[in-house]
This record gives sequence, structure tokens and C-alpha cells, in this order.
Amino acid sequence: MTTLHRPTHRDALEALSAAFERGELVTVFGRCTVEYDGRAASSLGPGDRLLILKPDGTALVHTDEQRTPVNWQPPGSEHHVAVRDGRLRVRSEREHPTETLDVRFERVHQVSALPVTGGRAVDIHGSEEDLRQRILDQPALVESGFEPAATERGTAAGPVDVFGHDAEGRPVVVELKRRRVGPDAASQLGRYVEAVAREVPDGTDVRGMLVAPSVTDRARELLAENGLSFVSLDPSAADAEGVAGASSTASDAEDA
Amino acid sequence: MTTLHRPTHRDALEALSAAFERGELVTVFGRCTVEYDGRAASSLGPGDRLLILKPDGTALVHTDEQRTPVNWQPPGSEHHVAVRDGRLRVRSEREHPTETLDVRFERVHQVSALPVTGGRAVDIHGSEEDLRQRILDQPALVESGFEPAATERGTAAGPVDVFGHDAEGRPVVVELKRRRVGPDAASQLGRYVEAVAREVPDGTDVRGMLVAPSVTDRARELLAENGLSFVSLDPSAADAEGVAGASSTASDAEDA
DNA sequence: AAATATATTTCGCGC
DNA sequence: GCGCGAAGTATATTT
Repeated sequence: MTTLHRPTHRDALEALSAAFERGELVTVFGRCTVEYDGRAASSLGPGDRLLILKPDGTALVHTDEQRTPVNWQPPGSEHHVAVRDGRLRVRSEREHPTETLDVRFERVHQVSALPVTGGRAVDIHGSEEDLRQRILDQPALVESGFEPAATERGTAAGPVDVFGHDAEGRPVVVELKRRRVGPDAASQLGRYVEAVAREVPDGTDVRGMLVAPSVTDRARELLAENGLSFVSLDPSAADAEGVAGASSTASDAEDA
Repeated sequence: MTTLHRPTHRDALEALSAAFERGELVTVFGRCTVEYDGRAASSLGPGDRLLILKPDGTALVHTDEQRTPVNWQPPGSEHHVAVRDGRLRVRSEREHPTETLDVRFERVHQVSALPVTGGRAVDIHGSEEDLRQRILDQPALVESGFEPAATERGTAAGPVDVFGHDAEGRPVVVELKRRRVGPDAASQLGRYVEAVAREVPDGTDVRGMLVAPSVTDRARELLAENGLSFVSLDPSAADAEGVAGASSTASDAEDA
């Protein structure tokens, strides 16, 4: 681990080059301007920022606010350091699409090179994947008598989360969302149902069910217009009881 | 600017508390485990990571890979530091929704407190907003004879990017995208057109046009099914010539 | 490489 | 606060 305080721009350059060589994570804190050009273009006037350069090619420029970096470059980019007119300049470039990030330092307050070792594998649960598993375990959460037949079933409109049949044997398309849904999810379900309806004998009733914690009003209307149902299911809720009391709030499926 | 190298956990605690007090940006580099619980839940085993704590409540945990932090907490959260069992622990909490992030350090390699001053205002161009302005300046880019009447026009399905009329006086809904579009954008346009069609006298033909650099096949089909058009327009293209050669690729608007 | 959908998306604007 | 949609979204998966 190397840290330089108020280094000369030239010393900062040396430290950065060496750190890249060693595959270390680098932070540079200093007064700088930032220019970006690529998918869009942006310009950032002088100020103190924290620049993070990762050995995988990621570049991040952070101010003292927000979760999102004020400027960045995705992994796979190439970091280049130089001193121009006595000032440290870090340029990060990539192709496909062509994008460049330019950080020009007026003053370098601190440079650190951090050797990173150890686990990167984060174990996340509570995602949509978990919700699907829960429904396969307890299909009655969707509807009494529901029988899952496939997950990620391919259709002309894309893969359906869960496909199965209801108590009366009708095909059912289930779309899962781990949080409150808006119109986009309703449209998505509609597209899937339509796609399945085309694969199936004419006149077959294909049902569509949106499973999520809740819906917005507009999404609810959209579901109703298309004869689709909504089932309230909280992904974080303890999966006790189940089976009996699947709180199914079917939409009023009346045509317009 | 303060930096401590291999501080005791207690000294690190002191430095962090003082830095929070002064409203500084803090970085902690060390071997740690991370636990998150909230909208989802995650667990991260021991390893060297860079923890960034911003005075606005943002917390970021970065490894040596990826643009996205391995764990984080959004702005507005509250940072708490403590020493438990002789180990530095940083906890970041927020409500609505309730979420907690716990970083427990085995070893603290470095602590830095960085006073940030200066500009945060980044000037971005090439966004959808710019594209809209360009179309208002040169409506013929959309279609010869197109006359914009309103932007962000409200409908029951949400605000329409640009609303206007074609050469024959028919209402036109224009949806703008700064990049290649998929089925979602086609659905969105369809919803807007439908909403406007309901406001207008029965039988009035409401046209829908998707303006973007390009479309995917499935999106193109979806547009065609709903009698919607596509106009190819690159946001980054120089707005020279124009007027004459709006490369309009209208979809075959035949009904199914 | 392209297409498609998810994400602890984040962020901003409007109601 | 909720709803809605954009974003230089990023990221993973599948074709």
C-alpha cells in the first residue's frame, strides 16, 4: 500500500504507473476538471473530487454527493496517465462504443495505491429469482389449483417467468416482480399473453397473472383493459402458512 | 485532509467521527465483511475493500472490479461508527424503506478524510432533452409537414414527448429515444396513442411515431402490429442539411 | 455481438 | 410523499 501526500504531478504519475503495473486499486484526490465524450458528452468545471481507477479498467469520479459517480468509464477501458504542462492528466478510453474520459488535475492532494485481495462474491437473496423459487414450491400462492409447467418458457415475445395451467386446464402466463409495478410490467405481461395466445389453438383462453407486492393505479387499469389479473405477494414476507390464504386480488376483467 | 496508516481501530473511530463532524468525504481501506438488509439482503465474506462515506449519507463499498459498488447505501442514510470487540464497525441506516448496511473491519489499512470543495454541476449534452429541442427546431426531421404543438403533453397514460399534427391535420404522438429501442418503447408509444385516441372524436386517426437511432426486430414488429411508424434519427448526428432528407422509414401499417 | 429483461437500479420532475 | 420515465444507466443471460 502506497500513499503520497501533496505529491508533485510527476511523482503522482510515477506512483500511478507503478500501481497499474502491480494491478492495484488507485485513488486520486485532487482539484480537477473532467471532460467526457462518447454516448453523450459532458463537462465538469474545477473542484475537488475523488478519482478511483480499478485494475479492470473501471474509472469513477466521485464528488461529496450522490451515489452515482459524476463521471465514469466502464470496466474494460484503458487508463492512461501523463503529465502535460506540468499537470497530471488521467485519460480513460474504450471502444464499442468509443468513449473517452479526461481528468485534468490542477492540484493533487493525495494518491493511494491499494492492493486488493479476497472475496468479491456477494451472496444476494430476495431477488426475483428467489420469488420464482418460492412460487414453484407453493404454486397456490399464485392461485389455488395453479400448476407450474415451465420457467423461462420461450415465446415470440421473450421468455415467460412461469408458465403453467389453472385448475380448469387453461394456460397461464405468470410475470413476477419483486416490487411495486407500473404500466411497463403490465404491458410486458400483455405481450407475453398475446404471444402465447398465437401458439395455441384459436379460441383458447390464455390467462395472464402479474405477481408483485402491489400495483399503481394506471397499471391496474391497464391490466383490467387486457383481461389480466394481479396477485399481491410480498417477496420479503415470511413464507409460512401459504397454500390456504393466497391473497389473490383478481382484476375486474371487463372489456372496454 | 487527514490520513492514517494502519491505525488502531480506536484511532480510526476517532478520525471518522471527527471527519463526519467536519462534513468531509471519508475513505476507509481495509479487510472487512459486509452485511446488507433491506429491499433485498446480502452477505459478503472477508476481503480488502474500499469504503466511501459521503457527508450526504451515501455509503459505497467497492472491490477491485466493476463499476457498480458491491454494496451501498443511498444518500440520506445515517452513518454510525463504533468499535465492538476491538474492531471498527461502520453501520449505515435509513428508513423508507428500512435498510441497514454493516461493514465490520478485521484490519484497517488506511483512513482518509477529504474536505471537498468546488463545482458539482456537470454539464451534459446529447440527452433526450437535446433531441427534443432539435426536433422543435426542425420538425421536418420527423416528417415533412409535421407541426409540433406541445411537449410533455399530458395524457391518461402519461406525458407525451412531442405532440403535434401532420400535413393533413391528423394528431401525431412522437416518442423520442436517444438510443436503439426495444419492445418496451414500442409498447409505451402504443399506450400514448391509445390514450390520445380516447380523448379525440371517434374515428379520428391518431398517428404514433417512434424517433430513435434504430429499432430491434421485435420492436419493429410490435410497431407494425399497432400501425405505428419509426423514424431513424441519430442524436449525435450533425444537424446540418435536415429539412430535405429526413430519412423516414415508416413501418408497414397493415392491420392483423 | 445483439437482444432482452433485471436491478437493493439511481435520479429528477410533477402532482 | 407517490407515480412515471430517463439514464453516458450497469449487468447478466441467452441467442
